[in-house]
Amino acid sequence: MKQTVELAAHYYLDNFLRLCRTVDARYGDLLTGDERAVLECFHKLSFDSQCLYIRLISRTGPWFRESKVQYREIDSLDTCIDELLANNMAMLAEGLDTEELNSLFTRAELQSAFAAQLPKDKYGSKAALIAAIDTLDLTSAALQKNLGSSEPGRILTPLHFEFIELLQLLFFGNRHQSLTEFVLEDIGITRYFPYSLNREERLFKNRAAVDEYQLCAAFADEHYDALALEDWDALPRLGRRLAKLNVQHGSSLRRYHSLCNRLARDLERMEEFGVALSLYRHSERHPARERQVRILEKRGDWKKAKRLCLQIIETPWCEAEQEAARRILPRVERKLGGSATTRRRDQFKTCALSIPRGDRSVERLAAQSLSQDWHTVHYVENRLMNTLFGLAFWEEIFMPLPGVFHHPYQGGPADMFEQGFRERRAAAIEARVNVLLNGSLSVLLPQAYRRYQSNFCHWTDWRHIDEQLVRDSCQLIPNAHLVAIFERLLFDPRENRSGFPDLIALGKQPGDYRLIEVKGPGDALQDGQKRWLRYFDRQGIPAEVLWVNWTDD
DNA sequence: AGATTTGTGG
DNA sequence: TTCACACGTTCGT
DNA sequence: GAACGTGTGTCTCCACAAATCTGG
Ligand SMILES: [Mn+2]
Ligand SMILES: [Mn+2]
Repeated sequence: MKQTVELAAHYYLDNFLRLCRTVDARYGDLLTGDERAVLECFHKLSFDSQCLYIRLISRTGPWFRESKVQYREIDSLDTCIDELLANNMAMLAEGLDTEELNSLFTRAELQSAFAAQLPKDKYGSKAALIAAIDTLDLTSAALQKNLGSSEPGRILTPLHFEFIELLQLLFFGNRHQSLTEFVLEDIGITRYFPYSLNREERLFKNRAAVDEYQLCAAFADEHYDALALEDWDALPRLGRRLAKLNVQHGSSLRRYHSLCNRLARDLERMEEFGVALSLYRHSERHPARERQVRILEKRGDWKKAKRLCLQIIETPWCEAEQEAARRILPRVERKLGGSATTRRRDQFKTCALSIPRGDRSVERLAAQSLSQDWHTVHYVENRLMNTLFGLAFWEEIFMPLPGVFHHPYQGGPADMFEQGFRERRAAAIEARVNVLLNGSLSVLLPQAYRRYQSNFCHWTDWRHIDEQLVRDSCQLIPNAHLVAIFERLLFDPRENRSGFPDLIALGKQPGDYRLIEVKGPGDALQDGQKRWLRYFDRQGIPAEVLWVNWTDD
């Protein structure tokens, strides 16, 4: 992409200093004495050394070769490294293990460094060469010494990496955003809606909340690493430790519950049902209770399974959960000697289509075939309705309620997908729904499209949904239908943002449209798709399932 | 040698 | 370092 | 039909270079 904005040569340091100022103002009181000392030490460094430190911190290390560290804006690298070392902001390597060798040196360098011990041209890949070096069983000092001729400079790592991570965590409130957000916005790659920040309410109430978040994050990393290494034995142990945690701060509960669910699911596959159950019991996030029922059923614990089913049906966390319980309950009751209950089957409007196989997806082939009967057919899945929803409720989504906007780089409020999103904005949403019902969506939504275009929002997809499609959809879909769809999205934004049909077919007159879910041979409706189809049925929204088979079979 | 993956920086 | 979807297999009714 | 596992495209950017892999 062509560069349109000129950034200062040390833009990254400016960004980091901005982050520091913000965090210090908001959370300065939560930092420990040691952490404040590191910050102070950093600020006392020379300008160029500060630049170097931030450059290193933002690259993938942890180790760096001096010869691979070169920046136009940093004059005397040698002096800067000395300064970092002297101030305990970096340290030199004293020996390297084979894995570190792997990421520091090229295959060719390693080959020639170990030419004396290992035959040349014998290893088909770098991984094989590394494995061979590992079997030499050299000390880490010896390993580093061997590479001395490949690297004339020093090998160093920046220190206090965890503290820098802490600063970013305090700024963003999560681990997946970082300093790159700043530059992406600065050069115009991403744009965020200028909602007003309400910094009265802090995400982390106290230091304990921060520590708890980081503890959960460490567990998540352990889980991830164990899966990557296929270290199955580690999972039950990890599960038992995780179940002992007493997580209580709102800022980490959601992540804790998700982690419990993910790990417990893995433990189920290993038939570690006891640990899995205890993790699910700690989780307040779907599908924790559903999974508990399934484990109880698998164990033949019919009575407990039935009791939990009834509890779910009575007070469900979401529709999917209630549906699962209704599906399982008759099975369990039959085992308990109960009566056979018949469940009514879904009767969706269906349609069949025979077309030849092609080089594109079944959805695109079906769309092409249908375009003979319709003015236009679009393959949109969730994108269209989600975009329309975002446009319709933009101002309500970005309402500056306390504690929902922590920094300027959010695509929606913190509680967007939490229970109570609608309740907390009840009056505003109510008023907006009335405006939409009584106004013309085909005017309002294209207007909104132009006004908010390219601002990042969890709902809108500016790339795939253009203004014309928004206009056409709103002209052909009756207001009442769209508002009915919006109501359901408002009811449970998390659960209902998916499951929309693949295609929308548009005619030429208002009301002349259809939502079409394409199903190829062997495919079946998913639960979320069924829920939307049932709702469309109740609301009189035209939708159908198109079963495709290949003519050449 | 060409294709693919990874790291980097703005 | 996910999420939503399609696709393939197995099992029980 | 129900439940489960797995593969795929896509992640809030894109250009460029270096390193590595691949297959002949
Ligand atoms: Mn689909
Ligand atoms: Mn489909």
